[in-house]
Amino acid sequence: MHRLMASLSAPSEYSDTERTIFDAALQVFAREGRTGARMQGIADAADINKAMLHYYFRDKRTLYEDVFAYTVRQFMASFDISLTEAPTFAETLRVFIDGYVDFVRTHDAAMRLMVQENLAGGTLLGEHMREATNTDRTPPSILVNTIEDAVEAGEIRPVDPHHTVLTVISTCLYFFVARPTVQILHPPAERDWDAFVEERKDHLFDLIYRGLAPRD
Amino acid sequence: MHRLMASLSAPSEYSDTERTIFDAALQVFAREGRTGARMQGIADAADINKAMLHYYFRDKRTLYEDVFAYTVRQFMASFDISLTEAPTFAETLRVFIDGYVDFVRTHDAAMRLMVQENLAGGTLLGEHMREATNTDRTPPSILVNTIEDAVEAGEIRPVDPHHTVLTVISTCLYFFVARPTVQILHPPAERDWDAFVEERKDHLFDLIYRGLAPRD
DNA sequence: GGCTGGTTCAACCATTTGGTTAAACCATAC
DNA sequence: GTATGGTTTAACCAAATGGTTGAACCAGCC
Repeated sequence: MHRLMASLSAPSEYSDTERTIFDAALQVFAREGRTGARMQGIADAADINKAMLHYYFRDKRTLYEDVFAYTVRQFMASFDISLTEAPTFAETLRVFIDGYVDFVRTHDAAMRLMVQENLAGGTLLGEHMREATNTDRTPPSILVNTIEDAVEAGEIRPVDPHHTVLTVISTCLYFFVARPTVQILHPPAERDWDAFVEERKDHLFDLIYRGLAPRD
Repeated sequence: MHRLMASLSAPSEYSDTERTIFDAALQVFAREGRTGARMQGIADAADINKAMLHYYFRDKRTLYEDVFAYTVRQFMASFDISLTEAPTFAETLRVFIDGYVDFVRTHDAAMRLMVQENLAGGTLLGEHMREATNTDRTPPSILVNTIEDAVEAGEIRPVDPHHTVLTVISTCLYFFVARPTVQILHPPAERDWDAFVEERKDHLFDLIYRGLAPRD
């Protein structure tokens, strides 16, 4: 179904050393931020000499942009990956929520990078988004289409598909962003985060699907 | 209704100079991040000498913590402020969504600080959250109670109030976090953001209220 | 063996950055 | 007027940080 399971992190055309550096950089950038990250810290995380970073990736900016560009590609692909056409819209939605939540859970560092870049104003986002997007039609739009189709088929009431997609993404994503706050305010999420995530999938599907149901 | 309209930024016990510094620091920290922000940049934004920063706020860490502590207090208070008991749960929800979205819109810098601190691991969050919280019962819990009451009164179906509150917060907040992405992927939001925000209030209320409605 | 090319390393450099200091400024009180 | 105490400034400092360099290392190849 999901092809050969793309690497969780570094692009495949990299050598071992490059891959090690790339993975370390992703983690450090995600944790410390674009400016907070130190080249020495990345070198330590990759267990190599600091000069090696500059040998394989010209400078900090280049390293960051390579990491970020790959992250954007991963994120765009996540929509494709999570969306499987199922017989009913209900099933399609359920599978998407499960898939997308799992994607975010297993790509924590990538998610943090994306959010950070958004908070920073999104200048880099624009460039790399277009690059990762204009090959085929932009990934989120296939989700929009799915909802449009469901509306036309009468499976759900008429709703703005863009807002609906944004709502689904928000609810699947934000609780990972605010995980520390959630865990402070809701002890069960602190005691067993994975169980909380599973609960959340159920809750989200119930709420959103009923919210979209036709009639009233 | 909302008391005397608390200042949008600096605490009231500050002198003019302190207030100027505080406001500048909030903006710069929110834009550049905790580590990305430069003391010189804050001084420039406040149009004062760099040494003044250290005169009024001991060092960068102190300045940041003062700004952040105030931000946490503001955010906790935002729940109280946005929540007005109305005759029906539908009205209460509508008013809360409107109020909370408006709060986030008008407190952009504060929102960014909160999200950044969450992404950074939330160590500081824990301390300041407790401080801003343990005086009276924690603000989000009054929202949880509101939902519990509505369930008991049969106004909405039985749902987990914690997940429901988290869902409301997510949908009201996340589109501000991801604003650059949203604007790239959805041109109308780029052309007229304020109109998009208003649309979103309607969409969110419709979706969530129907999602919570009893029966099926 | 010795040449060649990519790779690895320790030491080094220039700049940036957070933070200090000592003197100057300026209002108010005496 | 001048002494006092908070305020403001320019110059300065030490540490941290991104980035460089020249030599050493180490395959494979003639």
